[in-house]
Amino acid sequence: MAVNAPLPRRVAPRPARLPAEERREHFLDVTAELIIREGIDAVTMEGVAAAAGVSKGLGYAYFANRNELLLALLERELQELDRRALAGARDADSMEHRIRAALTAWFETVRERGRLLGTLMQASQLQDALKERRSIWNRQFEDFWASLAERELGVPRDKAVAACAILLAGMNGVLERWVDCGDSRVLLEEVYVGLAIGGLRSLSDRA
Amino acid sequence: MAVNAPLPRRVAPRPARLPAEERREHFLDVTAELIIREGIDAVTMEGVAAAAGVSKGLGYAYFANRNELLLALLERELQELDRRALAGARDADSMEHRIRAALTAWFETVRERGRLLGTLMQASQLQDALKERRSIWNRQFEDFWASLAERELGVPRDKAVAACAILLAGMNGVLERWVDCGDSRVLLEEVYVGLAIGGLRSLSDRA
Amino acid sequence: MAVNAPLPRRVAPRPARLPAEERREHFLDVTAELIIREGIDAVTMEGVAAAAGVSKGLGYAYFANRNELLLALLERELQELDRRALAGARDADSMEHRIRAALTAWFETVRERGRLLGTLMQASQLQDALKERRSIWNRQFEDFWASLAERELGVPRDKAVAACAILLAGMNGVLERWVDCGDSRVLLEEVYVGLAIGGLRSLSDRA
Amino acid sequence: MAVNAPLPRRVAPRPARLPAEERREHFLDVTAELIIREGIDAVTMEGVAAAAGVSKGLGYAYFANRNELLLALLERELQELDRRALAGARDADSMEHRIRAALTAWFETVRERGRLLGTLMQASQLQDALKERRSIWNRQFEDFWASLAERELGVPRDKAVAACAILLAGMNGVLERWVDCGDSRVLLEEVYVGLAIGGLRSLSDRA
DNA sequence: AATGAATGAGGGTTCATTCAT
DNA sequence: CATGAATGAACCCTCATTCAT
Repeated sequence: MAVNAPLPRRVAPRPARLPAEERREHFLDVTAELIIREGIDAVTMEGVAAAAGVSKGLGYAYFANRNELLLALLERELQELDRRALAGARDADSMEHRIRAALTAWFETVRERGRLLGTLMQASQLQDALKERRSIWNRQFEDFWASLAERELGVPRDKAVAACAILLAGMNGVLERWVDCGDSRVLLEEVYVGLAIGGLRSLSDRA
Repeated sequence: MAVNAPLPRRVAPRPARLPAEERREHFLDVTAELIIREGIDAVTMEGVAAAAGVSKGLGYAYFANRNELLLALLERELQELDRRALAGARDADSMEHRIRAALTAWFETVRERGRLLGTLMQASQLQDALKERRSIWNRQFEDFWASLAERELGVPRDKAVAACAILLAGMNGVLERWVDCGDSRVLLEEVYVGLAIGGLRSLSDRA
Repeated sequence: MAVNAPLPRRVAPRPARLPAEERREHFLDVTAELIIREGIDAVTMEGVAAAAGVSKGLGYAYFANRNELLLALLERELQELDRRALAGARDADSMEHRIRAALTAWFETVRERGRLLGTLMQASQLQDALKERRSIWNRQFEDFWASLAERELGVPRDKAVAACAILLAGMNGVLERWVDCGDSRVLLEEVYVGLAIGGLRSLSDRA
Repeated sequence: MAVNAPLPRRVAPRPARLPAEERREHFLDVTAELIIREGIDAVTMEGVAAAAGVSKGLGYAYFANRNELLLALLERELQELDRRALAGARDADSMEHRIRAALTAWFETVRERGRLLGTLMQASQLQDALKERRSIWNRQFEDFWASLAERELGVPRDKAVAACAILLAGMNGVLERWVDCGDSRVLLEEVYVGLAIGGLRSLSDRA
């Protein structure tokens, strides 16, 4: 799948004058890298600048403050994840295949970015703007999948939304078993899809 | 259930000179309150002392540092949750009732403590001791429920463990829908139990 | 020599009610022990109390403050050193023997107490009272030995005083070579006495 | 001697925004001043910043912590002393003249810097890196002068080393008599040189 | 577009010292 | 004679942020 074209890792410092948009992207790359390698606490404006090979103050030319930087990164990563998940889901022809495709997109993202998104989504220190953005994405996610569940499996709307919220949160469990406990991806995919399909079916109105 | 007798919470500044054990509890109470109201980042030794109405240094007489404080709190809360959940699960006679009982204990805990436990269990940027404690609890949880799922529903061990991890993480979805979106507790309980039972059944070996 | 009767080391905690004088001495013992083992920074009122096996505040019943405690200890140790050195010097019959006797007393003291006295004499953090006490002792020392040098070797008073100050300070060099570099005591004694006698002689008026 | 060209000292608060190297030097100057006036315990990162007329945190841009600051200062002062002492000793043609030259360099240094070096070299409660640096310098000093004593006066190596250690430590006695008791520089020089030469001679193998 | 010196708030930690019991 | 809870000053250190160049 073209969906999974890997992003370049291990971002190199890029001093020298750069066009604005490029510099901005570079900052985001460096920040992502930093979060993946050392966690979100390592993201200090100075640390990012150093890793980017530029001077301390430059970050503020592109991001109003640290939160904006993290927010911009979250935005970019969420969009990328959406792009992949939707691309995968679009081509699938059944609920199960859609879930599987989304899961695949998500596994690939984690494989490339590690806990990046998970870390950003859970970060407590991020202020309201970020929490809200996160919320919105969650609601959209729930909405999208709930509609599918409703249409394809006959799960009543309200239940479907709640179930999707639970399954979305459940992804963290998958991540933990995968990354921390070394469970196999195949097993986890199997279980997650089984849980989702089996669970949603049992919530269905249909006979 | 006597299980749910609410704990007394007193977080207002207390008069000076408490016996050690009481002061320690008071610190934990204040910390819990702080987490609930302002999030885990608001937990600083200084902030806690201020909220407790005592001087900056006193906290160090009871907890070596912020991490020990959080660890002590996590410990206390987990024990309380375990106590309740196990008490409830003991009397139940089917998998569904067990899950329902545990869920009830957990709803009650959340009703009293709000996001406290959720916050503690999800927070990134905690130090190793805390993460480990959290991990241990997760593994125990998974182990306990996986055994049940295996015995009662015939889910193969490895799948059961992964499923429980997913369902455990899924609790955060419930929490979010309950607290942030105002979904009804009855609906959420219904959906969670349905998802769990239906999902686990579909992972079962039995016909 | 009775001069060298060893003091008991490794002071035991002594809780329980103690007569004032005994408790005071015990505090000094514990403080000395602490300095020897962990350096003067380890002497905190709390640390001393803990090592003495009593409660935090008790020290203040015997010493007005931390400085008084250290001052009292210095006093006691200086007196003990004087007692030994003078006892040895009194029986000697020549300048060389006197120096040797004093040196022996000093070596013995160091062997028992390690850097205790050296540490106390050099401690910078001790306020004026202590510095003055130290100064007085130094002046007395110089005076005593200068008189001897004057009488026995014919060194003019002013030169003798300066020379004794230099030789007194030089003891730190001996200590350092002994403790840090492992030079033999015999060698050091040899050299110190040679330096002192040879040096003083060359300052003498007598042909 | 050009050796003794006094270093410019400027410790008054400086206007903001210095080039890095200058600010660093300024910090060292201020620290030196502080040690001379109030002793080494007055050297806190905060205190130095205040005395330098800059903000609390700036020191950390130049020195990792208090110890690095003191280490850097010690380094600077030792190098300056070495430079002077060696320059003086190089031109001398006898042991006595060499000692006298080194002594002169040292007197000049003390005249300009007061107890600065003495304080740095004697202070207990310094951290390991500093103690080690001090030790190394002491060993080099002993080595250098012991070699001279061996070659020129025929003092056996081991004795020469010990004697030099004693004489080095003895410098503090000179310092004390000079600064605290007001002894004349001429007298002290006389006595020190006499003690050194006379003492070393008496340790010599030669007849 | 970029640098890098400087600020200052905020939080961590230790201890001498006080004092009610 | 003895306890031990509590205070508060003094340091330590990090970083987001500003701003002159």
